[in-house]
Amino acid sequence: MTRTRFAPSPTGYLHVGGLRTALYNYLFAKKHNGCFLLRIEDTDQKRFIEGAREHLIEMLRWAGLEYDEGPDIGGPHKPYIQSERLKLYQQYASELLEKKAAYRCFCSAERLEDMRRNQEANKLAPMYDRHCLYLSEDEINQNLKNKIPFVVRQKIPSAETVKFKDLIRGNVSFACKSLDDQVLMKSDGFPTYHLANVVDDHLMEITHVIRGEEWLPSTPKHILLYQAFGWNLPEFAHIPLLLNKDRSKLSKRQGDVSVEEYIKKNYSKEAIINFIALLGWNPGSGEENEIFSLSELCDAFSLEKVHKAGAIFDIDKLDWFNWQWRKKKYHENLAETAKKIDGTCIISSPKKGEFQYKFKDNESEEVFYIKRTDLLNDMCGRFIHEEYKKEGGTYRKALLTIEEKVLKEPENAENHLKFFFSIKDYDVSLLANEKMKVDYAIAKKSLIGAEKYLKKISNFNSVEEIKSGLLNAVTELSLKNGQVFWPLRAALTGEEFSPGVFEAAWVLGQDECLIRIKNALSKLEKNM
RNA sequence: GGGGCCAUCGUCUAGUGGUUAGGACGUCAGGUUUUCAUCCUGAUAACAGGGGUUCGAUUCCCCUUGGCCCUACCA
Repeated sequence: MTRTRFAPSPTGYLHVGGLRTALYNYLFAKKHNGCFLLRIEDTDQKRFIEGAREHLIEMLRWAGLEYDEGPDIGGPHKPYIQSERLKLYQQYASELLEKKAAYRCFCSAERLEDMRRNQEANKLAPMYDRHCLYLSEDEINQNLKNKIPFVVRQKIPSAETVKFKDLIRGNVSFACKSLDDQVLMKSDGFPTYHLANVVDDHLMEITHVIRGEEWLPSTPKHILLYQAFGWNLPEFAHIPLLLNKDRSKLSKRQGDVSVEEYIKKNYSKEAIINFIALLGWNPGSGEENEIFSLSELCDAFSLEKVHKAGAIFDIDKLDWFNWQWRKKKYHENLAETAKKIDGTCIISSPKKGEFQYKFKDNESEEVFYIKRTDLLNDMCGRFIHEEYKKEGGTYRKALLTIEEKVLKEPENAENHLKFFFSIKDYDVSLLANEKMKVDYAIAKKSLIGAEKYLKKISNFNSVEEIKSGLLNAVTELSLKNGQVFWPLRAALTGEEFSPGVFEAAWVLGQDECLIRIKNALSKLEKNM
């Protein structure tokens, strides 16, 4: 039975690198019909943070990485929180002491500091000098009697090499003489990572230890511990690190590292999971498709395909994944909505107007379009649609009734519609656009032409009428569509990205449109 | 200083003792009888360097260089 674990220390936030480690453990366990468990490694009292454990659990749940055993759900090896297992570690530390695989060290912090300073000055590797290994029985007893605080150190056997096979890196070996006598039990009675981790992995019957590469150098120490206890070794797999743009270990300094930050920024769990899964791993098919759901990842995952080199966390690609998943979900939403109204959802051909959707109601043959702009936030699109479907509904009414709702929605929903409520003091350069071939002169000409036609429109409740009026303006001015619509849309919304110009005009109403155009023209005046 | 790990386009990566070294993101250039993000088409760009082994090496070996990790009574 395959058993893996995610063993984070509660630091107050879940690092995206940690999430990926959890994901790989989860995928590997699920792939082999095994168990995935969560264990909290809170052996550092100094770093206790209120609520950190709950937060960690919340994040894992959010990501959909359900564990089979863990602190809040229990299991056959509970408790799953190390601070509640202290007796166990003390017991195993005594066993090591008895077996002479460990020894008490009474050295003070000052002595250790001096020792290291000397070693550094002499260009030696900073390592414990084994001062307390050679203490006599009497000296030890005397120290214990005098209540001198001590730690328990691992006794690394000399003149040996530790060799092991890492599932990702192959054969790895370390000379024992390069290994320090690691502290196993701190003077406060808490174990260090090394002891607690080995003891728990054994007791919890972990078969595969999948963890970050930063643990590779301490793996020989862990193996020595397993051997001292006479326990079977688990398999080890050290996965590559996530890196900043400059190739240093992914850190807070250079952008967001906590999963919570990405949630706040509206990244979906599907996008994040998909993205980090492919950072250091891929199915090896060489295909175009890179979109995988969690269950698809479970099927495809294998440790052999994990890369050895670290991977840069590239936000651009995350954005792309986020978009792909939003689109996918939106399509599903539409299909569902269509079913509800007893109709069908037709997504037009990719060649032209990819994101123009038609809802065909079987009864009335009513057809309407959801603009690609609405895709920018599916919540918004859905609200508008629902309101529109109500009897006597109009787009404008729909927008008005959702005002309150929308403002409570995530950031980009608000961004998308805020132009309606007020226009910001945009820079005049927004009215021009090089790619659209619009300079200030053309912008002015277009706005005057558009103004003229908008005044003429009698029924401003019809988006069709606004549209045909503006198209007439384009013809009369003998400009390209974009040359008229870009400055007009900019003038009406004050935004670089916004809903389409006809919808914007429609929603704003005739009077407001004319006011905003006047405002834009005066901005242009000042600049010519 | 010591130990370890690693090295294919700018980024994530596929791949092989003989390939036009493939895909994705990005970037750039076009396209779209409703403008911007979207979409389509195309372009761009890589085997770190030096030695071997070999008929032949990006692939196997060694060295160099570079990057990273560890070197705490943190994990």
